Amino acid sequence: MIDIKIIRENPEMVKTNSRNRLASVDIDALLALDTETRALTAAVETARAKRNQFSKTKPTPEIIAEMKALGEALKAQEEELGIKQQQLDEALLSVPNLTHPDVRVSANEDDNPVLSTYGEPKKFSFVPKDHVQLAESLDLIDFDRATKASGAKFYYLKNELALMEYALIQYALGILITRGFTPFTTPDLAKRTVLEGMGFNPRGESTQVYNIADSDLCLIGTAEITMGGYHQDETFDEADLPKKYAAVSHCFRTEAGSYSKFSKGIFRVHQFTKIEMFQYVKPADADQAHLEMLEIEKEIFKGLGLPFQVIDHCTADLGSPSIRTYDLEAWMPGKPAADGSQGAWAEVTSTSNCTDFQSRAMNTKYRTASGEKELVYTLNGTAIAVPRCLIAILENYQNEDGSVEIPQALLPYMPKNYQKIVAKNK
RNA sequence: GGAGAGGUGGCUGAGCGGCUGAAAGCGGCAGGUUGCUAACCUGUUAUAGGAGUGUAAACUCUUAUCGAGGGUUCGAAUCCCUCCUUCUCCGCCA
Repeated sequence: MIDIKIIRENPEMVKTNSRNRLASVDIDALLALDTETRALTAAVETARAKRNQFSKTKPTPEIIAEMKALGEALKAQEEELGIKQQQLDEALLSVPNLTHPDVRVSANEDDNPVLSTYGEPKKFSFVPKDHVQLAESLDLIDFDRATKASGAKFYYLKNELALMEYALIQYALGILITRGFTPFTTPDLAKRTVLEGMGFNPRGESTQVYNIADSDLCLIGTAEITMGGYHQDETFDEADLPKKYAAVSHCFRTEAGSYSKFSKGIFRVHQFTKIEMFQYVKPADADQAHLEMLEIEKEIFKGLGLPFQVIDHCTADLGSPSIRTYDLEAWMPGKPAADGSQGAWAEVTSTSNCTDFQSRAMNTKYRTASGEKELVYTLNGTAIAVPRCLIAILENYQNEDGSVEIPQALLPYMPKNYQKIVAKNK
């Protein structure tokens, strides 16, 4: 969450700088609620001070009677304060982070500047298939039976694709550990309070989050949640930072109302495996750490031989906790473009600088050399989101005869008889 | 899942209705002693919120926090309830 002091001191700045989604947050109402809450707090504290004062002495019967009356009045005020405080907290949670000064201001969420490109969209001497066609002819994904067992937007990976999930994990973790990241596997469920603190909204009709009935748990949409909850209520020594984590988890997303030809196959699914980078850093190091993670993402995709471009999210496309987000968009030869042609850039990674937005709610701090406690900054970035990576590989590495090569970088992690994807004799 | 015992400051650990935001020790920090280190001595050492003074560093007042949330009471770390969690033993299981 954002620091309420920023809103108190610069309400106009927050209103104008906090992106278009702020239209749904009434800053003036929030500030009014804040003022009321503080006034009520003063009243409650005065009453408590009086009570504490008398509690230190041997009470006479008159004082006991007086304190009893005071206590009853106080109880009513405390209840009102509790309600107001909760309303204020909820309002505060819905205020997005500020914006990095270098981010393009735009109301159009497709208006993301392209920062750089690697490789060229691949040219084929034949009409390339999309990943769904390839998976079907090569017996790599079973959608129909997944629908029977689990429902729409689920899938079974089979054969080479099932193995490639683990090859991708091995490949990416190998790169990450040489960059000083500690490998993790994390819980796939987390407490609702952690999701909220990390800036995810687990409630409401538009939520992306699966809630577990009769419990305070949710299925995580990303290991960012579990890695952000990992150091809850902890204080690092300055010398211990940065903390660099590489977390493998399953990710679950409801993807409510996102059916379309642009999300066919395994592009947008309810469950997938992902390796997420997560860093706790000193504020001064955040921009550098952010670029470092972008570089790692580029290294991973270069190593896979996949063409990609880097985009810089404009204000309209930024997520709530992030002040700046870079995406890698890989070239997917089978994906329909907006203009109806075939082949498109599509998001495969995303890295965000969340400043102290998450650490404030998680209460994760560090002690400076001079002994002060300050909030750490948190950053996250996708190393590998398995399904989208598989799409890019299948579609870019396909041959005219319908077979698919496996990227050189993954071959060491693939068993002997699985070094190329060919049609099976079913 | 069953039985029992716990959860107190950076750590160990006392307290078991008011003088306890919390003894004592360790650790940390500052100073003294010392040629240096060690040892010793003195002082200091939780966090968050609110109000106020000040240009500011800072200071003053105040509230909350002894796993979490409720309750009893004029008053709760201390009594009661619920939950979470840790340990030991039993059962079950990948």
